[in-house]
Amino acid sequence: MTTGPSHPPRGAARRSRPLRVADAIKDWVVERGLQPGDRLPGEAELIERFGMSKGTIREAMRLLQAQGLVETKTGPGGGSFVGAVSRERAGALLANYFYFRDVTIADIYQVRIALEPELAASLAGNLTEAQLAELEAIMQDYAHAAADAEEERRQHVASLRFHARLSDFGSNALLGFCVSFMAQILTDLTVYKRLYATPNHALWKRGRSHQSDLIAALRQGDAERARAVMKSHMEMARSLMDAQEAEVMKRFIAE
Amino acid sequence: MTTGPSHPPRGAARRSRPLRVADAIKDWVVERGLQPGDRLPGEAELIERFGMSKGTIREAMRLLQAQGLVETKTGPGGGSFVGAVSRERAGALLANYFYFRDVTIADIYQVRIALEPELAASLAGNLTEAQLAELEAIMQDYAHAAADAEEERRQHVASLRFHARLSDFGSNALLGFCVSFMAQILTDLTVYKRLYATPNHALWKRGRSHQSDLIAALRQGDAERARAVMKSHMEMARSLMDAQEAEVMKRFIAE
DNA sequence: TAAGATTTGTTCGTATGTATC
DNA sequence: GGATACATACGAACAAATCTT
Repeated sequence: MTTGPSHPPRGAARRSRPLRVADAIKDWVVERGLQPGDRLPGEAELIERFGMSKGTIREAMRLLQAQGLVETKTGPGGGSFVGAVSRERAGALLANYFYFRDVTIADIYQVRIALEPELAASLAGNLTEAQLAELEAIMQDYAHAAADAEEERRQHVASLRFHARLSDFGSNALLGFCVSFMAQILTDLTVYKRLYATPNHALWKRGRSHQSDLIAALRQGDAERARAVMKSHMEMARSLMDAQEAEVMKRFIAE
Repeated sequence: MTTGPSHPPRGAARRSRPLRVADAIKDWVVERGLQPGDRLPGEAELIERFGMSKGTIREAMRLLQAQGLVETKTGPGGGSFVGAVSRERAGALLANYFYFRDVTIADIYQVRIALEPELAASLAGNLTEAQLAELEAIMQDYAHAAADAEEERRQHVASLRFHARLSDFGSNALLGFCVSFMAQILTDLTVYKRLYATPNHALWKRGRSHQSDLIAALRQGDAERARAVMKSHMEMARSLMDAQEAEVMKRFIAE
């Protein structure tokens, strides 16, 4: 909620009424310390309080809705409510920023290699047995080598879910978001762009042994070993991805 | 632009018309490969094409506007245009995600320590003399020790601008965004929450010498030295911040 | 199940503001 | 300054969703 995208009346540009109303509502939420789920005034009241038409108020609400800050429901007991921005929504909004910029697989892995080992280290000794069990359960989704491209893809998505869950378990929301965002991008690439379309037995086997070692280190509370294992895991994945990327490009050009 | 926050007609929930129109426009932009600055159909045409009222179309445009995907101008030659999401806007939208989550100074530095050294290393030998000169110019803003709390704050913001500029110079947009987002959060904290309100001579002196060393390493193309210097810089800053944070908390409680 | 109440969702017609020529 | 082309804003009415009884 901080200061909105262009919150203060900067410079000279006159801001439209919906924009000003949206900012006023944001400020109102911050001042009152409202929490997710808390009610916001209904349309009728806002119309009166701001002295503006229904359409203008509704446009303001759409502005806030797009940012994930409010949710609205119809019917009795309905209305607008303060909304907590979900991780998925935050990731989708951020993905828009990168749409017109070219981000390579190498870029993604440069960040992953810097962050994932740090995350792993900070998690060592801090996971419950239930969380460790959940990670092991995810690994069951790729307990055997993939038979075809379709299964390979499905397994890779599951493997990325392993990392996404890991990012949820930490206490650092900032670090967790960055890590899970990288996993999200790779998942989208896998699903929509058919990345990892070629079954790769080496990736499957070594990746699994890395993840097993990682879980063991996390369970033992060995932070430095967790860091080292994750680092190896990321570096191996990166080198395989570089080859895959070239192949994806070739196919794209060929068609 | 990828797949919107809740793009596909999921499960059973009926999506409102503005939401559906916004998704359709997004898809249209992606399919046609439109670029920032390209025209979108005007209100009148959208009304006709979607068979919906003006109000609904306008609400859809507000949804896209809030995400930074379109910009609208009034007057002749005006209309809606595809917009590139700016870094600032992306950062502000992401900051909303963290508003209801507690992020500590320690969390920020955990990420900075993992990323900034990597950024520094990848920049070594890849900066133009003009870019190096710009960094040196920023350092002029804190060439002398701060006399009071106000100047200390101003200098700290300038120092964060140093890191933000650094993040712009790299070729990895993902890494650059993460680094500059951390700097943005710290800047906001400095300005709004009066972080770093106490002049700290040690921070000033050692910080400056670190940054000088860093520029030298970048100019020489010594990646590993750049990485090491940045790592020291971050670790020093973190230890000072931990002390400051405690103090900020105490003051907050005392009042 | 059905009716009624409440609140958002949507439309249409009209009028105003703004930037370009 | 006036004409033009576009977004912006208003108001009244009606539709749809959903909770309560």
